[in-house]
Parts: sequence; C-alpha cells; structure tokens
Amino acid sequence: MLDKKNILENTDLVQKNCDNRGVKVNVGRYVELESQRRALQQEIEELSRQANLVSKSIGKTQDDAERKERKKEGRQLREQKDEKQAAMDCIAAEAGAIYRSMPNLTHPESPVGSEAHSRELRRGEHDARSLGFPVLDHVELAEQHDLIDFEGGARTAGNGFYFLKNEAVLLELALQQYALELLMGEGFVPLITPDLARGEILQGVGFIPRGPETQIYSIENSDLNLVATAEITLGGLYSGQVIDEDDLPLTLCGISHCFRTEAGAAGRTSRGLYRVHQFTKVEMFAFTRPDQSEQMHNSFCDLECRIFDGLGIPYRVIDIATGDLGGPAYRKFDLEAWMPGRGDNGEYGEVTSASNCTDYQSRRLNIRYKTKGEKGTHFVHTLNGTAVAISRAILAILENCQQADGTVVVPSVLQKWVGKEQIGGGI
RNA sequence: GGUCGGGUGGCAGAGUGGUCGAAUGCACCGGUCUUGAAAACCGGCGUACCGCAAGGUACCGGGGGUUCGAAUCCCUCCCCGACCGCCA
Repeated sequence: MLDKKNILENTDLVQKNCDNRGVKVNVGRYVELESQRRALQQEIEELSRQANLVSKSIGKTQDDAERKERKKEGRQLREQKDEKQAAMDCIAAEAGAIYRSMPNLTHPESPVGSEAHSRELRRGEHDARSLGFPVLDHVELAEQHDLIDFEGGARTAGNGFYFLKNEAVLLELALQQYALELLMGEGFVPLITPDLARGEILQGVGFIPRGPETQIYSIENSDLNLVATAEITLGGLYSGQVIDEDDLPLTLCGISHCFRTEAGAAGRTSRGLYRVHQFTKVEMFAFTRPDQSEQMHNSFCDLECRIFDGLGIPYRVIDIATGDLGGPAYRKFDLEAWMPGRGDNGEYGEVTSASNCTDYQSRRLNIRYKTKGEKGTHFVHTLNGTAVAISRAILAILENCQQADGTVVVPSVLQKWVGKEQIGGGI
C-alpha cells in the first residue's frame, strides 16, 4: 500500500505511475472520497468527544433525574455518531477498494512499458553458445536417465505434478544445500517455513488467495492456503512486529514447497518441469531500513548471479518493465537462464526474480522498526529474491550440462552432495 | 479430536462496569552522584490518526452485542499453553 498523504499530495504522479504499470485506477476519485472520509471522521470524533464528556459526568452525578436526562443526551449523541459512522463506512469501503488496488511506486530507472520493454542489464560468466551436437530437452534427458516421472505425477495428482526420481532427488537436495551454504555464509538465517498460510498473510504480501483467477490453492472450509512462495511465510513471520533498528537489515532464507494453480497459463510454453503446480524453492527475504533497500536489492541480484555462475549456467539479467512488475514491486530483476532444449534452438527462461517492495508490503503486514531513544516507528522495506527454484534449476542443469553421448555432468559445486560427477554412462 | 486455563504497553504482569490509555517491575531515554563505570536516587517513557498548538479520537487477540459509559458483562471466531486420546 502507498502512503495516503503522498497520494493526496501527488495525485498526478501516482496516477501516472498506475498508468505506466497498466493498472486501471481512478486516483482522482480516491482523493475525492478520502477527503470526504476525513471530513466525516472529524465530525464523528467531535460527537464522540461530546458523548464521552456526558458519560463521564454521569458517573459523578448523584441526582437521579439529572442522570436520566444525561443518559438521554448521551444516547442521542451516540445515535448521531452512528449515523455518520455508517455514512463514513460506506465511503471508506469504496475508497479502500481503490486504495488497495494501487500498485507500488516505481524506481525511476525501471523501463516504462509492457513486458517487451524490459531491459537486459548484463550476462553471466558463461556464454550461451551452441553445444555443438543435437541437444535433447530436459524431458528427453530425464526419461533417458529415469529422473522424473511425469506420467506417475499426472496419475496421482494430475497434469503439472511429477515425481523426482534417482539423481533428480539428489539434485534437488544438493541445490538446497548449495544455496543454503552460500547464503548462510552471507549471514542469512535459514528457515524451513510452513507450506500453508492464512488468507490475511497472503493478502498482506500481495497475493489474492481466492477468486476465479487466483494462482493460489486454498483449503476448503478453512482460511488456509498453500503458499506460492516462501516470500509469503517469511513476510508473515514478522507481521505486526516492531523490529529494533539495530537488528536491520534482517536477512532470511526460507525453504518451502511452492504451489501454483497456473490458472490462465494454458498454451504458454509449459513442457516438462518449466511450469508445474508444485516445486521447492529456496527464497531470500530481507527487512531493511528504507535507505538500505536499494543496496540490498542489488545484493540479492548479485547473489543470484553467483549461484548460477557457480552452477555454470549461462543467463542474462533483466530489469523488468513497469507493465510487468505486479503490485508490490518497486523494481524487479529477473535472471533468465539459457535453456538449450527450449524452443527450436534454445531460449532464455526465467529462473529467479528479485524484488524491492519498499514499504508496500510492510504497510499491509504492519511491520515497522523503531530507533532506540526516538519516538514513533517507521515501516521497514521488504525484499525478496529467488535463490534457487529447484524445478527450473534442474531443467537448466540437465539441458546445459548434457554431453554429446547423452550423459549429464553434475556441476562441480553440487558433486559433494550428489555423490557423483555425472549422470548416466554407467558411472 | 476432548477437557481446562489463558490472550493487556518492547517484555513481564495487575486490573471484573465509570476519573483506566491502563498499577507495578524490567528494559529504554535524560539528570544527580562518581576520576570513569556500576549501584542508588530523581524525572521521562505505548501506537496510529486529526491539529500550528492546547488538545482530541481510536486501540487491552479479531468481529459483533448490551449500556449514557466496556480491558471489565454477553455472543462468535482466531490464537497460545497444560493435560488426555490418536499418530509420523
């Protein structure tokens, strides 16, 4: 959510920002409603004040007739207040709906426009070059080495589910260990989070838990939802809390399963592991002071680069355009890994995403920080970034590390956990 | 799943219808004392919103109700703890 004062004072800028982001919001209407609401609020407070005075005086009055008269007066004042309150609630509901639909402000350097306007910032250490032999895609490689059972997944849970098997299981665990080791070395606190969360938390983080186009699975007869990312639970972890400024920045990394309905994704490139209903992810999350968040955002992006450079996978870094940022992000960097088996001659595919959400989520989740010796509190900034989304990482590893003879070389950084140097070839 | 007990300020913990936004302790901030520190003592110290200020309004897990007035009574939901049952 945005700062209400800022909306009232910079209506045109906020409107322009919404337009740039492709979000239809009538900011002017909001401002109109909000000023009406404020006026009513003041009247209500005045009536409450008078009614409170009357109530207090009754406690001191002994005379019965006077008490009766005062009670009547008090009742009337409260009735007047209730009427105005009802009117205000109505206006507040409409204003609130507009308010909640407003996306975050945007970093001045984010490219303006639709997805196509996103800008490549740089590339990884490894070049996306031709492998020099006819490549297999990860589905073919997985089949050859008996690594993933898509049919069994479909039989058991439906299309979009799968069983990891044999070395794929080891790869999943190795990728978790690899990411965790690296992040813990950078001071991140490791967590394994719940895979379910309350609707309120999902909304606070910026997800829409129920409704026709939701990406979220929800549990019937309950307020619980399967999480789409540990960003949800890590944000929820500190909801309603006041953090000591001395503890900032606070960096966490959480492992969770991620569940996504992928409603509306039919027809998009979705063969194999690329777009699935469940996967495991190691997620970075940070709470920072406002002046620290930009640096933290860059640091998240650098860590993602280190992780994929370490795996030997080529990638490019994208500065996401305004039209593709979603609601909470102020700025977003994606890593797109080279996937040799994708499309006709290989394509880039998103493997990570790092967002600076500034105070948008912390306002909704009510996460603040306090400076020792100073009065009041401030909203923290929150950031999230993918360390490793396991399914897509496995996809990228299989396709990039395949050899002419069909074997797959295990990235050296993972070998100590996988326990072997290559998959296939009888070794 | 069952029974009982609880949810109050950063923490601990009083408060069962009216001068309660809330005792007290700890923590924290300022001061006295001290070569310095500690201790002791004195003072201050919740959050949000409105207001130049004085001040006001709201908030004692969430929502609703009773009342002139609710932290306090009633309903409901959520959460936490203990014990029992079941179980990886």
